[in-house]
Amino acid sequence: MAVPRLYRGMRDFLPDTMIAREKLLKIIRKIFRSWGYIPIETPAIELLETLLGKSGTEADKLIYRIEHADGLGLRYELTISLARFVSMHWDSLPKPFRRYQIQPVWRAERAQKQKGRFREFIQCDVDIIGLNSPLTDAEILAISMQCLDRLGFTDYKLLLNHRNVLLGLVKIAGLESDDEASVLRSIDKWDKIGKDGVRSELLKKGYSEKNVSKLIEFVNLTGDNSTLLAELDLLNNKQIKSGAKNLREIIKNVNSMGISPEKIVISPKMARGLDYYTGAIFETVLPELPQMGSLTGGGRFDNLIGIFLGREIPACGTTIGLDRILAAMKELKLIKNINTYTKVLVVMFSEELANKAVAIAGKFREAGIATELFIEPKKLSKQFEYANKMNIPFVTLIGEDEAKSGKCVLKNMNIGEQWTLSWDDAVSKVVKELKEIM
RNA sequence: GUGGGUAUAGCUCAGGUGGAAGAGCAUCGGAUUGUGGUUCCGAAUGUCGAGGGUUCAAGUCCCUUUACCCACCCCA
Repeated sequence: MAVPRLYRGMRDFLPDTMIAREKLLKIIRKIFRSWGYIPIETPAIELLETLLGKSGTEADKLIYRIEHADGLGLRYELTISLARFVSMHWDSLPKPFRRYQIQPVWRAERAQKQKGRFREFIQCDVDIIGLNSPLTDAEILAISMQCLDRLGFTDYKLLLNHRNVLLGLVKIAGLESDDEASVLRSIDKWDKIGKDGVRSELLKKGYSEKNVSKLIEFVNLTGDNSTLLAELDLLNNKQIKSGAKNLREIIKNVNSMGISPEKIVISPKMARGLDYYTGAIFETVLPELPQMGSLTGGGRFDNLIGIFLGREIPACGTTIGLDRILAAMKELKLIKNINTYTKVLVVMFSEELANKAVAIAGKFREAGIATELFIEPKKLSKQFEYANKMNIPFVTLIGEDEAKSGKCVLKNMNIGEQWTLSWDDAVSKVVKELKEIM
């Protein structure tokens, strides 16, 4: 006998989890569409040369390589595939191109599964290709926040920063080097390892005490968004100023889109790992669950598509991390436990009356009501118990009496009341009561 | 990959100093042969993660191994 096992980091989804997942997806997809985004899909398998495109060694370790002579791997995110896709289909795509893409990605995490970390998970990406106005970035931010709002999160923060601000700060601190990404990564850990942790890490990387202190001082600027931006301006560096100006405009635009920007926190410490970002960068986090990592993350990447197309196309987008959101919602108990879509259970009274049960089930379905037939003529208590356990709101039953009179019994399981009705009346009563519940 | 922790029933976990495997929940049956949630009664369930060692005796001590959890790294 084979022992049933799962490869670590992979998950089975039980029905109650899948129902919650589908519900989240529906909400997210609806929001994407409401902003005019249209769907695409790309294959799970890409050529390694595509996957390694720009990010090189960093991504290298995350890729599941497929043992195949053609040099293949599983995608570990969707953006690189988008860049390839846009380059190949540029002439047939609308401009600007607003696309959403909801698909799984795979990451060969060295670590085993941890809270909110998986080796296979779904990303919901929205990106706008071909525009560089700050309105574009603002739109992506607004969509991210709208998704979290509608999903029921109240205490998240959207951390916002700008590549130019970061790079400028690094430069005026005198830390310029060929590995600024490594400096940025150290800064990014601030919230986890603290100021002193960042300091010692940077010192270990060989930067001078004086410069490290200077950088930490810059990055540690605090205050509300407008004073922070003003302080950045005071540093009087062209690069930093341009970044700050961009951020100011983005926030203003988010506000005018009807999304309150109070959850936006400009954070000079937030860096993000992927090094293809060129402008604004952002991610959302939950202060209540600091170990969960970010729920969404994105930014502007104006020269990623260029590595495939040969000329630069501005682009901006974000990922909504469906699986991490689900994990966070479970942790915060924001998920209602639903284990079926069924609204009506049709009781099987006896073999002789099976045809009646089958027929009335069909009636309910015709009216668009999810209806389940019990099939086995078990004891009525068992059948009602099943409806109760599955949280099915209505049970209908046709016994000998009802069969004679051409009626049925309809029971509302939530309030415990039941009525003897004609079939049509039963159907319309369920329709009406379901509307009231929704 | 590195460091730490855990592994006992389907689930959550008890089982000082070694001495005949337990509880709660869930499951199944019944009280109630045309009606669920509460209650009451009853039943079934374990290679105590795997392999080896110490011992008269190991769930308990030692070694090895595997899986999971936490942290680092990186990220959604």
